[in-house]
Amino acid sequence: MKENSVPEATVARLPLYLRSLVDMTERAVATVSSEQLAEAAGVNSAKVRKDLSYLGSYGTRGVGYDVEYLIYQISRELGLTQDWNCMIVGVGNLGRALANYRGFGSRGFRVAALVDSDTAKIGGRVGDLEIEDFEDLERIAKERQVSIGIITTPAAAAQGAADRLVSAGIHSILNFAPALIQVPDDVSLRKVDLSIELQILSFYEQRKAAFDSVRRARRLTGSAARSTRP
Amino acid sequence: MKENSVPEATVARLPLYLRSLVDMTERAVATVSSEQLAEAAGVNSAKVRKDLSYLGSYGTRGVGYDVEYLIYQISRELGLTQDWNCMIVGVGNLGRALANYRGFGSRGFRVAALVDSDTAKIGGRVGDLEIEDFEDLERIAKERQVSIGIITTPAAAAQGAADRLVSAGIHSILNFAPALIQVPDDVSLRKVDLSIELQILSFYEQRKAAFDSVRRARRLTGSAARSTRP
DNA sequence: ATGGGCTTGTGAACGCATTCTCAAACCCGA
DNA sequence: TCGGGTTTGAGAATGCGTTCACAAGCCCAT
Repeated sequence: MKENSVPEATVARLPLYLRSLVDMTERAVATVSSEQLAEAAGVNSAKVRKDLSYLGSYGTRGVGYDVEYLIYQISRELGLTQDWNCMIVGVGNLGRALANYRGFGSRGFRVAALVDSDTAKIGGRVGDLEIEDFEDLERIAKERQVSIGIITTPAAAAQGAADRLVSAGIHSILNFAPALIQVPDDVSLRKVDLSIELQILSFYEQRKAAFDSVRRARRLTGSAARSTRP
Repeated sequence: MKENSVPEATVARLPLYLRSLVDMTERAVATVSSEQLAEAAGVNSAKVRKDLSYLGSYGTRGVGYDVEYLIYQISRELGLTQDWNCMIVGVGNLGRALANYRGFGSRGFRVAALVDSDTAKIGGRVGDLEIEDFEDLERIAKERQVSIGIITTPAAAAQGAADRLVSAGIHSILNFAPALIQVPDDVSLRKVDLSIELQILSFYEQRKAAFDSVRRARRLTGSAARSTRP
């Protein structure tokens, strides 16, 4: 029943549930139904129940789920009962912003290293971290037990950064550079791409604009248009 | 055949194709097959053909697609033949990084305004833009014809920011704040959530670690384990 | 002009994820 | 202890997206 293979789509929602549940403990809520959790996380209740059922049977029929216990189970499933060290590769605007991001550590993630290949930047500081040489990436990753690499380089440098992270034994990478990068099968790669998100919004925005202009045209020629369909 | 409704999944991939195609023109490639484009975009060729077929029949059998023409068609479909003005709400580390982001404008997006509710920040500059008062959001949005709102506030302020953007007549929002926000049905909302991405990576990272330790254990107790199954 | 070699476009099959539905299980009050 | 009200957990149905497979169509060499 339990055991292997939580669907990807479910994994992607677990952090949402977790966040909602943490909010609830802060409001001293002890128990939550799938209906309530669904509302808080912005999904529907059947999905919540199915998702949680992949982790096990942690609810109580007629009652709901114990908030604390569910937080623990989801955290465990997501591997958040331990801390993870991250390395940021590429200290531009975005890399700097991420390095300063509070609430990064809130859920067990710690920026343990910043590297860049620009000699003008190496040796500089961001917060209480020093910017180190990209060439020392492997050594640094090993010393600090980095397990997650975050790429915030320009697009052209992204593949090189990924290659070095992989050769340093890292197999979880989050790529912010607007470029497709290739990694071996055993490496998890996720990407966040601002310009793609904007282009998707643009698509729907344009569609709305087109629809609106049709409506405007209809309103103007309303009677004529209607008269063509008696 | 053509007409309405390009599937969401396809819309999300069009920007990828577009990027690959633009790379190709820079390398003076005139024609591309679905196979080549698939390789460049990191998907498979059947998907490319199906996706492109939603836009129309722009390929030539036995030959492939004309790169320039395809760029034009995809750009048109995505609404990138016009410029879009964006407003960044919340000028913290991330907001500042986005405001400075070059290549933002590369594909027709322009940061037209920065607003924040912190009086200490208002009046300050980021690049050649002034930080303005959040309270003036509606007026600014109208004056500058902003159509996309980018929320980079703390989580607690995100819903308020969204509400104001909506009331300013904006119906495309990109949310970077780690919070669920509610918008009316006619508003497109996309979210980018760093901590969720990290938690997803953590899940798979943990799974790998668990698997590795099983392998290690097997190696140690290999013969004994095997002997239990004769 | 014809045939061979490619590549597109698309119907059909498949698979994964979501949603529906309801029996099983729990709590609580009488 | 029993019955009513509530909620989970999971089988079944549905829907969406991906992949397969191949006919249709194009180019080029002969």
